[in-house]
Parts: sequence; structure tokens; C-alpha cells
Amino acid sequence: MVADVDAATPHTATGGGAPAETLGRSERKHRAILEAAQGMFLAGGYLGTNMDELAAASRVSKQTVYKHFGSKEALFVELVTSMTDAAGDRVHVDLADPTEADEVPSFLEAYADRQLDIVMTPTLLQLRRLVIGEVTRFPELAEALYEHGPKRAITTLAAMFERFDELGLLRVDDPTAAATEFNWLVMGEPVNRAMLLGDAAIPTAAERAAQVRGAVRVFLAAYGAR
Amino acid sequence: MVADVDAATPHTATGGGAPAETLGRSERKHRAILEAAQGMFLAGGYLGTNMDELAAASRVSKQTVYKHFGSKEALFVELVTSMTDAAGDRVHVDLADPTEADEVPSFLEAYADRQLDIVMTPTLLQLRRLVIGEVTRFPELAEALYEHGPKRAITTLAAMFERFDELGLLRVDDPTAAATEFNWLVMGEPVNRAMLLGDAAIPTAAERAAQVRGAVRVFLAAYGAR
DNA sequence: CCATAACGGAACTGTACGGTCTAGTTTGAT
DNA sequence: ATCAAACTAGACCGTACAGTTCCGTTATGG
Repeated sequence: MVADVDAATPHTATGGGAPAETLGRSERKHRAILEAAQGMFLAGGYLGTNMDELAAASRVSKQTVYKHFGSKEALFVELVTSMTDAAGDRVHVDLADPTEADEVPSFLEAYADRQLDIVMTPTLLQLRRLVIGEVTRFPELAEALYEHGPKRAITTLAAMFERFDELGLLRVDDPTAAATEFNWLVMGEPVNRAMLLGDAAIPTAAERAAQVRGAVRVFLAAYGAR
Repeated sequence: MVADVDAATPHTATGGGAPAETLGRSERKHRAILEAAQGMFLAGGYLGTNMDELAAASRVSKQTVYKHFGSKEALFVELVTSMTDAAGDRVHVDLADPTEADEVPSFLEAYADRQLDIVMTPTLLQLRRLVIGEVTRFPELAEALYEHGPKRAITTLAAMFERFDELGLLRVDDPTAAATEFNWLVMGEPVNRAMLLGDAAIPTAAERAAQVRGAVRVFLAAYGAR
């Protein structure tokens, strides 16, 4: 037994700013709880999750759970909020704008494909289902998910389309309307299918590509420069 | 006190085939239970609804509830199924096809506006939220909602677009793809906003009209005959 | 190396809830 | 008028579950 590097012997010094493996006990428990909470809340919903099992799954005493999070509600809110934030960040990425009009179709296809690929993740879809099912109980969480999800995507797209219009790559009068249309042209069917039909309805890479080609084709028929 | 016509004195003869006011006691209770169940399940979700309160709200004994429906699960399934069926039927309606190409835009706008108006009903939206939140527990219900909702709408649209193509009113290679795109171009944003933002996000008639005009414009740019 | 804060485990409280049971009452068709 | 079916009220059972308490144990950082 030589390599115990991973989870033991934390020494005294923390690596500086590195958020590496060396974490205090408390921090580790905190994360273990959140991790178990993610699995359980996503699988069972808010009311369907019980704190005894959650503590057991976290390999932590119930006492510790309550020391860290205060209540079931607070734990739920913190979990969903952190997942929402993380998901929102994962979507955003910088791509160089195209320079020629004939690069626009493939650019939009790549962009949409990426977007779709990220959104159609089992965990994210389940988060969306969970939050939708709890809109009445936790409206703030649903609103946050809307802001970090669709709204952010549309805002980003709108800015992009406005630039493309100025570059003469597209003809877009109302960038927000165009962005909204593009967004749901791409995501409407896959997302809504998956909401109701479960993860079995998640498109394969090939299906995604076909979906995206169709969407971009329609979009460009309305907003293409030529 | 003269007019007690409404809910009393059921006499012996039932009006014939008329499903009027004169119903057996059992039937009345059955409906009262379903009605209360609708309110309570939509408001509280499956786990959040309790059978004592449900019986009280139905003005019926708990025993009667169990005589009629057997279990909480069975009641839930029957309720959601009946609501799903009813909703699906409400959407379908026959409109005369347009004959000239220049009638197509306003025809599509009217069609979409109607569709959107029906779907954006608080009760229906809440049913959708409820079912989405329970996909794991009741996948059959979610599947049924998908079939009676989006799938049926798209199938109907596809048949319509195929006729329009043959009439030379549109140019549609893949009617199902076109129908899907049209459907989510129209409904994507409103439905998904409402899922997360609640009934406050239900568009007004004017917003609906604007939404629909944009959607039809984009759609016709890609599929218009000219 | 030791003081202290964090943790474990398990019992405990109070309540809530799905479903059943009992025993008496109402209803409606004949 | 009669009688069976349907209904009522509420007690009751078993279980589940959020949150607390108690006290002994362990890890951590100075």
C-alpha cells in the first residue's frame, strides 16, 4: 500500500489557492451531503426524499446534515441553486464570429448542436423536471432556472444576431425575437419530448445533427442575408 | 321558495339520453371526488395531497372515496387520464382549407392562435407541470400526455401541410419535420416560459398575436409556395 | 499533543398520512 | 313499504418522516 495520495494524509499546508483534493473534514462532509442530495432529490422529488436515507447515503449522521444545512428546504434550495448556476455556466462559450456569409450555416449548426448536446443531459433534464414539478412550492428556483437557462441562451443569441446583422451576415430586425425563434426551433421538440418521455427520448448525435440542420435551414430562410 | 329545480327532486324518470342534472347519488359523489381531486392534485402534487382532506373537500366520507377509486394511485391515474383525454379533444377542430396562396398566412395565424390559446390555460399548464414532475413515478401518464398533446398536434399539422403541398399552397418535403418546426416555433417560448414562470407568464391576446405572426412569418419564409 | 469543534449513532418526539374497520344512516328502485 | 346498496363519521392501525436531544468519539489545527 503505497499510493494513498487521493483521500488521505492531508498534512497541514493547503496547496495555496488550489481547490484540489486536500479538503477539511467538514468540507468533505458538506460535499458528500450535496452529492447524495442530488441523487436523491432528482430521483425522488422534494417530498419523496427522506432525510434519514439521505444521511445514510451521505455516510454522515443526520445531525451533521442539519448542522450543515439547517433544514430539508434549505438543503433543497442550495442544491438546486448550485446545480442551476453550474449548468448555466457550462453552456456559455466563446466562438469566433464567422466572417463570410457562407460560413454562417455551419457556424449556426455547430452552435446549436453544442447547445443541444449540453441541455439534453439526463441530470439537467431531471433537474428541469424536478423544478417544474415544484414551481408552486419553490417559485424562486423555477425563476432562477429560467434565467440561467432559456433566458440567458436567448440573450446571448440575440447579441450574436445583432452583430451578424451589422456584419451583413444576417438580416435581423428584432434580435430577441429571432433568438427566441432560433432557440425553440432547435430545442423545442427535443426538450419537450424528453420532459414527458424520459431519458429514452434523448436524441443520438445523428438525430441531433438532423434536428439542427432542419432548424438552421428554416431560420436562415427567414433571416439569411442574401 | 319555488325554484328548486337545479339539484333536487330527481323523480324517477331519467331524461332519456340526456346527461343532464338528474344523476344517481353514486354518480354525483364520483364526480364530486374527481372534481376535488383535480383541485388538490393540481395544487399540491401527488405526494402533497392527502386523502383525508380530499374526502373532506369532496364532502364525502373517506370510505366512499376508496369504494369508488380503490387507492390514491388509482384515483390519480384516472384523474390525469381523463383530463388528458379531455384536453386533447378540445384542441382538435375542423377548419376549411384555404384555396389561394395569399390566404395561407392568415389561416396559419388563426390556427396557431387558437392552438396557443387552448394550450395556455392555467389548468392545462398545471396538469403538464404535475405530470412532468411525476414522470419517474407515472411514466404512462406522461407518455399519454405527450401522445394527446404535442404528438397529436404535430400529426394533424403534418397532414394539413401535406394537403397544402399538393394544393400548391406550400412547398413541404417532409411534412412531419415542418409540422414539428411550426409547432415549436409557435409554442416553444410561451409553453416553456409558463412551465417555469407560472401563470403570470401566460401571454395576453395581443402578445399571442405577435408571437403567432412572427412564427408564421419565419415558417412561410422556409415553406411558402412562391 | 491537546483543546475544541465537528461528527456519529441512536433513541425520541410529534405529527401526518394511507388505508381499514365498525356500526349506524340515507337513498332510491321496486 | 321494503330492502339492498351506497353512504357517513370517526376511531383505529401501522408506518413514515422531519427535526431534536444526548452523549460518547474522532479529527484537526495550533
